[in-house]
Order: sequence, then structure tokens, then C-alpha cells
Amino acid sequence: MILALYPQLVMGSKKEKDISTEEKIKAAARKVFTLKGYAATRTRDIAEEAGINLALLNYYFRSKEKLFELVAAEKIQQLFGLIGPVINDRSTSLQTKLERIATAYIDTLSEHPDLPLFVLSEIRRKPEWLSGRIPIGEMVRKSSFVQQVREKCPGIHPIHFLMNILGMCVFPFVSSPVFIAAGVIDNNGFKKLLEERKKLIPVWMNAMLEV
Amino acid sequence: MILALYPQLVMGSKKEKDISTEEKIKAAARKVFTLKGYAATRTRDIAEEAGINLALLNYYFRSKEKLFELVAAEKIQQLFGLIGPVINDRSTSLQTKLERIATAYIDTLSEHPDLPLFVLSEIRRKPEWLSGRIPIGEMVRKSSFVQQVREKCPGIHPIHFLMNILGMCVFPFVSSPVFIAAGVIDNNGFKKLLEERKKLIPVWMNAMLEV
DNA sequence: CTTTTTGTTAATCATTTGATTAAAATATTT
DNA sequence: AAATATTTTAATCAAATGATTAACAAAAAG
Repeated sequence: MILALYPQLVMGSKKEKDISTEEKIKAAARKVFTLKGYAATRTRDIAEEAGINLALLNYYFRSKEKLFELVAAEKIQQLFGLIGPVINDRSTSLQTKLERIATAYIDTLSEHPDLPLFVLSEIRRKPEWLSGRIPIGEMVRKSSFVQQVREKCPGIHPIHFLMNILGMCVFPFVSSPVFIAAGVIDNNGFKKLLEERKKLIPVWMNAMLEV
Repeated sequence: MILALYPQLVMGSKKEKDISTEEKIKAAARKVFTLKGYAATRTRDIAEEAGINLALLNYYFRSKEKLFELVAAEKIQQLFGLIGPVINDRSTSLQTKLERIATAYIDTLSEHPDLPLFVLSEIRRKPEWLSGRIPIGEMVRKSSFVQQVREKCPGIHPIHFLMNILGMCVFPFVSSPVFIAAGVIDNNGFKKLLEERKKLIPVWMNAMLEV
């Protein structure tokens, strides 16, 4: 009866308004956490961003930590969820996979530019976070992608090529603040660069695999 | 006479022991800041790591912020100082430059694996930090490297290739916690991979430039 | 309409944390 | 050795911050 403290945990007890408020907080948390990281984020920042009273945050999510874990899990899924279906698809050629990885990552990260640095930082801070979840290791090793790379280029460990394509897709986003602050390129130039890379990266990857 | 508060600022007033203590604090700050970032670092962590009283930190460096700026400037220099001399050397071939960049970065980052994520995170947090310093933009655009890339591959913006080689060198270090936590590779495998990459990256870069 | 449950707020707590102070210890100068 | 200057420490401060509480408002149930 009085056990409906922490509504998030009570299935079916949600009313229209709850969802709206809870979602407002989650959206604010996503924004602030990904922008500033866990340590630099104050629960008051999130509350303000969400336009709600600070106490509500704890009412819905109990603690900063709990709210963060929710957001982090979501973000990790967002980043790594992309690659699984592509590299495991046995019906596509290696060429197609390379094209799909490049466009999928560049398109997604264009809309969430701070996703990679956030995830990489937080996983380094707490690696066990990832260890527990989906066994990415298995998935990668048994993937059709690794199989195809191994056939095409037997002398070299396939992880090299996974690192290369991910690096070429992701690195521009983690390094863009540097390139822009350094005056090497401006915001529009960066956008144009990304469009070009969608087509260039698969071509480059092919060239590397031919070596 | 009593103006020797904050000894760091008073030239020539340093005694043997000062340097030792000051350096102990700086070394601790380097370690903790690069490992945890600015926000997650407590001055007490640094004091403990250095084996000194907390007040001494403020005695020597006035504030957390000041100490951090010292460390950050050093780390930024450490990361970007590497590339300047190489890409500006007009007496070397493009091939040689590629080899030098790969070995310089992989060797340096092998000893300071958390350097890139630290610098990238902190520059994103405060981009004006970089803007004020050395004009990297100028240096890159006028570099012999960019010149040579432009000649070899006129159709494609040279920044692509700068991003590619930096990405292929740096990305393994920022992503290694992920690959290791995910069980895709272990620590020894990672070391071996890095050794291989020193030779492979220049070869791959050449292949890309031929496309 | 009354009662009960759920959602929201302002005020407050307890802890953490960056920084300071005043005094003690150590070194340097005269 | 005495006087002075410098380094180090323990104790403390004030602000920031995550979290709670108690009261109130709104909604749902009876």
C-alpha cells in the first residue's frame, strides 16, 4: 500500500504524467552525463535541465549512481549495438559489411558526437561494467566478419582490421574538438569530411586488405 | 621578506628539499589527474599519493586548478609535441614520415597509455585551452607532410590522411579497455598487436594513398 | 465527497572537498 | 647561538553536493 515509493520499480503503477516526468529526467540525465561525465555532473544540473525539483530525481531514481547506470547502459548499447548485426550477417560480403559499418557509425555519431568519448571514458573508469554484459568477445571472434577477414588476409590478426575501421570511423569524433580548436578545420569542413569518409573508408579498408 | 609564500613563484628561492617535495606533488598530480580526470580527482588523493600533507599542495601550487593547468599543459605538449618535428621535416620522404609517426606515437603511448583519453577529454571540456597555445593549424597546413600527401593524392583532402594515421595509432590506446574488458584480446595480445602495428600502419597508409 | 495513494516542493542534513590558518618544525643567515 | 626565514602539520572553515524529510498538491479509488 505505501510501497509505491520509487515508482520506477513498481510495474503498472505509472500514470500518464509519471512517464512524462520520468522521461524528462532521463533525457536531461542523458544530455548532462554524456556532456560532462559522471564526476563533473551535479544532480542539480540534471534537475535544472529537466525543469524539476531536485528531490524528484531521487524520488524516481533513488540516487545519482542508479540514474547514471541507466544512462550508461543505454549509451553502451547504442554504441556497440550497431556493430553486432552487421558483422554477424552471414548473407553479406565483406565489402558490404565495411560499407554498412562506416555509414552506420558515421550517421549515428553525427547525431551523438559525444557518445564515444563518454563510453570510452566510463568503461575505462569501470571496466567490469562491460565484462558482465553481453559477451562481445565471443560475438566478435565467431563473427562472419572475422571469418571473411581471415580468409582475405591470413597473415594478419583480424582484430587489426576491426580496430582500423572502428578507429577511422570513431576517431574523427573524439578528436574533432582538437582539430577544430587548433584551427585545422571548421565545423562545416568537418561535416563535409564525414560525408566523404562514408565512401572512402570502405575503399581504404579494401586497399589495406589487399596488402 | 615575507613574500616567499608560494615558493614556486619566487625564482631562485628554491632549496634542494623544495624541489624534491614540489616534484613529488607534481608527479602525484600527473598520475592521479591523467588516471581520473580533473573532476574525479580530489586534492586529498594527490596529497596521499605524494605522501604529503594536503596543505602543502596549496602552499606550493595555490589551488587544484593551478596544479591541473600545469599538468595539462605538460601532457598536451607531450602528445602534440611528437608530431610537429616529424611532419615539418622537409628532408624526409613521406614514407619515412609515416614510419616515424607510427613508431613515435606507439612507443610513447605504450609508456603513457592514458595520455590520449586524458588530453582529448580535457580539451573537449575546455577547447579554448588549445586555441590560445601553439597555432597547430598553421603548422599542419604549411607542413611538408601535407604538401607531400597533396602531391601523392590530389583528389582527397590531406586532413583525411592525418586523421587516419593518428586514428590508427591512437585509437588502440583509447579503446583498449573496451577490447580487454570485452575479452576480445588480453594484455599480452595487445602488446604484440602494437608491435605489429608499428610496421603495418605505414604499409597500410601507403596502400590508402595509392587508391 | 471523502479517503487514500501518488507526485511535487521547500527546507534541511550530513558528508565531501577545496582552501586557509596558526602554530610547530626545520633550515638559513647573521 | 640567536634571529630570521622557510617548510610542514593539525585543525578548522566555508561552500558544494548527494540525499532525506515533512508538508502540501493532485489524482485515483472507494
